[in-house]
Amino acid sequence: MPIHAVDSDRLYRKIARMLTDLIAAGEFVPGQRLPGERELARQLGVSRPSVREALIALEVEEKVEVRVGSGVFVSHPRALPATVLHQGEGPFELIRARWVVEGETAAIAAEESSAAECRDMRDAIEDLRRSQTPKESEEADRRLHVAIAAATRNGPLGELVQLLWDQGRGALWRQMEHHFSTPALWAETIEDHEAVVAAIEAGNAAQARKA
Amino acid sequence: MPIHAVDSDRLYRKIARMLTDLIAAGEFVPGQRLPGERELARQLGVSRPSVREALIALEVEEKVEVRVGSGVFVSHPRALPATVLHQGEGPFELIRARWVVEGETAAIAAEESSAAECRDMRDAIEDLRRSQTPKESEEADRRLHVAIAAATRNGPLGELVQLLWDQGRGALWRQMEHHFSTPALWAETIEDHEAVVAAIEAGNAAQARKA
DNA sequence: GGTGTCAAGTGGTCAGGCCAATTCAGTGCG
DNA sequence: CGCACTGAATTGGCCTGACCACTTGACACC
Repeated sequence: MPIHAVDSDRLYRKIARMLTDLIAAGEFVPGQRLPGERELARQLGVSRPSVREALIALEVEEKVEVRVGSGVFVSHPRALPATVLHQGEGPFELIRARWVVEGETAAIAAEESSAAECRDMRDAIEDLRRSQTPKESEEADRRLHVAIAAATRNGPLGELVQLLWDQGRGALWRQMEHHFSTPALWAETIEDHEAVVAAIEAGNAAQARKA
Repeated sequence: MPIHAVDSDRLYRKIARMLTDLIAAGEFVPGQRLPGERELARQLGVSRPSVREALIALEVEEKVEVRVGSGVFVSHPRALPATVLHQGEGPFELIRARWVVEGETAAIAAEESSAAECRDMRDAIEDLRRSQTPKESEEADRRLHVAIAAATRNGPLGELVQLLWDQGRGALWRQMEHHFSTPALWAETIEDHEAVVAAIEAGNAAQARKA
């Protein structure tokens, strides 16, 4: 005789679920701005703090993006969960792991890639070079790596690269980025990326792995 | 890309980060109760709503558990999710992905492994050879791969191998296993595994990768 | 036409309050 | 003595109302 599943769910969860349903149903599309916190609170008959809590929950789940002074927007869906692996003893192990996987990925890509896929890589590099804000360059960088992974024609492998890419991004990582983001290093990074793409285009697997 | 001087991080993120750091540092152990919302707000010099938002963020990340009327408690860390990657076009892509990652893993293990870790691998192989039921051999096989990954001294890489190992296991996979599990093939598999371990023990990275 | 300015709108944060659930010490009963 | 009950203290859940900082876009100005 199970006690009636009372309404023990907290309010913010209900609101969050309703909003995710609305998004999933296409009521709000990615990139669209949804009603303001005050308006949502009014429509749902709840207080603004509750709406805020729901939005924060959705933000943590990367389902929406909150821009101060502007509004909250539906994020563009990202296939994989943001955080899965533990952080180990700092970001270095993660970097090493990425190095291993992406080296091999580049080698396979060199053998499998088509012209269209190489064009995607080139586009990403162009965007990377043109990027002005950290957000832009990060996005372009990610696109490059995903493009390379896509060229392997191996779904799981591509997702793996995305997964590793989206890991870190923690406090230590940000801090490191601060220290290491000098113009010279950035230029070098872009050079390296270009070398990889060039090797892939040439079909030189060994070279691609090394780069 | 210089400009991020300003401190645009929202308050709840700072609080959440501080709490996760405290938990990671062992200041709070799993199962332990944290100070109440009011107390936290007082100690941190912020308002209670901000603390609440931080706690909700942590709750969504499953780092803490909130029990009404009782308090908020540090969660017991959860295992890796069982299923993350999509299956692609059948198990073959997955196998290829594993092949890539584990080859490189074995190579690193060859350079890094200690005697104790080699002993773990040997034990796993022994169990594998002695195993009678499919369940036993699967378990031993998994232990072998995890032991190899552990020898890389790279936390994320080890978790990656486990993640890939625990993927498939779907209907197609089982069916394949049926077709391919002849005594001869099994013996060959064990031989291969032994060759890998032997190469790792010998510190021969190239040989380990190939095997 | 380009540019600086300002007001409206939006999220961020705070203070203080009341309610409901939980806990536990204290009490009364068997 | 042991057990169930009770009620106050504590804790999280939710609300109201307010003020601040930022973004944006219209509008006057050069």
